[in-house]
Amino acid sequence: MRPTIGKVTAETAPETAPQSRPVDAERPKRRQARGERRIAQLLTAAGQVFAESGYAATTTNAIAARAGVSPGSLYQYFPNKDAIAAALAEYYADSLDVLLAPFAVVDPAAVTLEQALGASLGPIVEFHRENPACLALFIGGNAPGHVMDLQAPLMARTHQRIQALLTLYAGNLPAERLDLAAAVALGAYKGVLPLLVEAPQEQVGALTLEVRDLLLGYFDRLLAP
Amino acid sequence: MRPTIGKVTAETAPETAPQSRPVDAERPKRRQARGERRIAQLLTAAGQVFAESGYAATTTNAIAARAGVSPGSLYQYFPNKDAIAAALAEYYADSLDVLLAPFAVVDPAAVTLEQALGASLGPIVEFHRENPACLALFIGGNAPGHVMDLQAPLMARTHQRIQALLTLYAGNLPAERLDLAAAVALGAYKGVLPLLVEAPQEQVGALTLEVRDLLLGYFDRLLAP
DNA sequence: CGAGATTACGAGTGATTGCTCGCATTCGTC
DNA sequence: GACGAATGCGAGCAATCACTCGTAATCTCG
Repeated sequence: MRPTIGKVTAETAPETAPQSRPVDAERPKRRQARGERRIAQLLTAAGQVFAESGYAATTTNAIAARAGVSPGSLYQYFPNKDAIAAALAEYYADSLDVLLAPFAVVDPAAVTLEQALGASLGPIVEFHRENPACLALFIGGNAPGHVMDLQAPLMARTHQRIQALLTLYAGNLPAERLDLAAAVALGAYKGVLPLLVEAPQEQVGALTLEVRDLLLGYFDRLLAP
Repeated sequence: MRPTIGKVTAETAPETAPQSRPVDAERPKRRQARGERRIAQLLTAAGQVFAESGYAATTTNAIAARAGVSPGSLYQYFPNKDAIAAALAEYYADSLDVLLAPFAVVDPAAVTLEQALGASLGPIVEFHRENPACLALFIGGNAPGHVMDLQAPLMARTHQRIQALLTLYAGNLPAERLDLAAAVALGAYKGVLPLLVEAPQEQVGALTLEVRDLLLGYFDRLLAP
């Protein structure tokens, strides 16, 4: 169930004419179905090559070749190399934002931390295994500027959610401590992700449980020192 | 107490003539004291630039400029860009190997896990804060081939040491489980390191304690589920 | 000092690569 | 079928960068 990548810059509704400015900014540029398909091809190809070689080492020609397209065609849909990575990153950030949302809405009276973590971790791991370029762009630093513009807020939101979750279960601790704890938990989680992505399929379940235990063990220690 | 970087390829003792082969391989190439100093200058400069920009984005000219040296001089001491990173990586790998050694020789009867971790973590954190390029080269993937040749064995040894430590304290668990646990602990540790390196000085102590708790909490959970 | 080795320089070279441009083809619409 | 717009192509341009080379300064040692 690999997700179809597309809808890069969300320019639908070309009929609702927004002609207040004369020739000012860029017009929406009508696009045929073929073009949308090409964009999806290019983005999946880019994801593969980025995952294999990292951002810096992948050439735009390699992406075009992987997509079975000429370099010129690539530049019809993306203004430059950064924009390709940024389009991918936007998709990744949006997807992760959805997957990480459950953290914020947990009833500590009805659900234990163990249950909350166990339920959330699986889909996130699955997503990263299906989209290895997400790690390559977000975790393996030195991404282009526009990618960082998406990564930084995502990390900040994730941090906030972890801290909110911790506040629910350990509200008595000072906020400063919870802030530190959320940062440490997020760092550990990011450090373990490559393991989960590269592990053989049959180990993923056991590894996910270990990661859950890693976080739970830390949280336990926070609650009862 | 920033360590002086030098002694790249360990070619001392030029007088003990090893002339069994005629003109065969490369001769040791006598080097003046000035040259050794230049090498150290270049390596520290390289460390700074790598830490700022990552391996791929740093140019050899930038390293030379940072060291106050012409590009030509740089290439008198290093055959290519990879060799600079490799020389740094070798120094880092050797240093870390020493810092991580205590993990292997612990008496579980006399020392608790908490004490063992607490004693080891500090120096390691200090080292990474003094040498941020170590993270940039080893953790931020996509390093050149020769760097990976040094990083992979270092990681393997570290994994073994963690597993050995765990075996001392949790010998009853199956080896397969301990293998997984060591991998998870190592991943978490790597994930948290950037936090420790980038944190302001006054937070380092508290953060180090949190990291210790992270690992301890996980190990506690392994021992008493 | 003088000979040879080492160090230093920095403009230049060759290869790579992000990106463009002119033109051919296909699509949507009448 | 016809017309404009969108799509597609790939050789080639311009800039970057790892690396070289001829030459000059500096060191070592007799």
